[in-house]
Amino acid sequence: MSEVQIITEEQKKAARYAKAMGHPIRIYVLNLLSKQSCCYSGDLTDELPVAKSTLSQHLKELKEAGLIQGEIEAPKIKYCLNKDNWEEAKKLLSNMFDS
Amino acid sequence: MSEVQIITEEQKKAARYAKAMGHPIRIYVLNLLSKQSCCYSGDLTDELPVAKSTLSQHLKELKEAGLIQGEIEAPKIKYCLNKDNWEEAKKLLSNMFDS
DNA sequence: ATATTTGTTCGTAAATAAACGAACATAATG
DNA sequence: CATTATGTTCGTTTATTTACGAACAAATAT
Repeated sequence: MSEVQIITEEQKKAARYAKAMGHPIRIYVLNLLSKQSCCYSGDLTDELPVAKSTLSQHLKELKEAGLIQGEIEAPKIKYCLNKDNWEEAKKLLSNMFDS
Repeated sequence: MSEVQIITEEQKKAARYAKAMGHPIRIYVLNLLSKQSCCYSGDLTDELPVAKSTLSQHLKELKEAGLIQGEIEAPKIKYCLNKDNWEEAKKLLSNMFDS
């Protein structure tokens, strides 16, 4: 049962986060949330040139990657960063670049 | 001809780099190159559990994203980071995380 | 009770990504 | 010149991503 792990779990995680960040709209959202603590997806729908269903999918991906979290504030949904995972992503991706 | 640019060029670039980093194999390669200045793709083929054609495609993607560059050292090919773009990626992605 | 607001989910289509082996190219070696 | 070593490209298959509108769900407002 001994498996030589060439690619580490950390590298897989880093790739997972990077992948979630690999679209302009998702970068935009993360960028916003890193500056302003939270936002409503309705605001994003107004600003961004995509259908609300498309935006919803992008937000879902960010959620599934663990980078953001949504909180119901009926009838709206308030989104903010998932701080723990955001920190982890920062650490993992920053590590890529130093040295 | 005036276009309101919601998503900036910088955000597009950041997404482009992140996307290129969005696969474990590509993270592995970048990780290696950030530590050891260069490598030969043959070495990677030996280490990594993918067909050489698959690896070749991943390297091509990293090249097309501008993150690495290859130099012929016949009959091998030596790969290293594209330092300028690597710095740019570092800057753009780091910016995401600070503040 | 109906209508409105706000998002998600579904169904679909088109594009891109991921992987493999076979075939090909190129240059060094025998 | 034939062989070997090293990678890329091609053709193919399968899976994932991206995008849209329509339909649906849930809660608030009229």
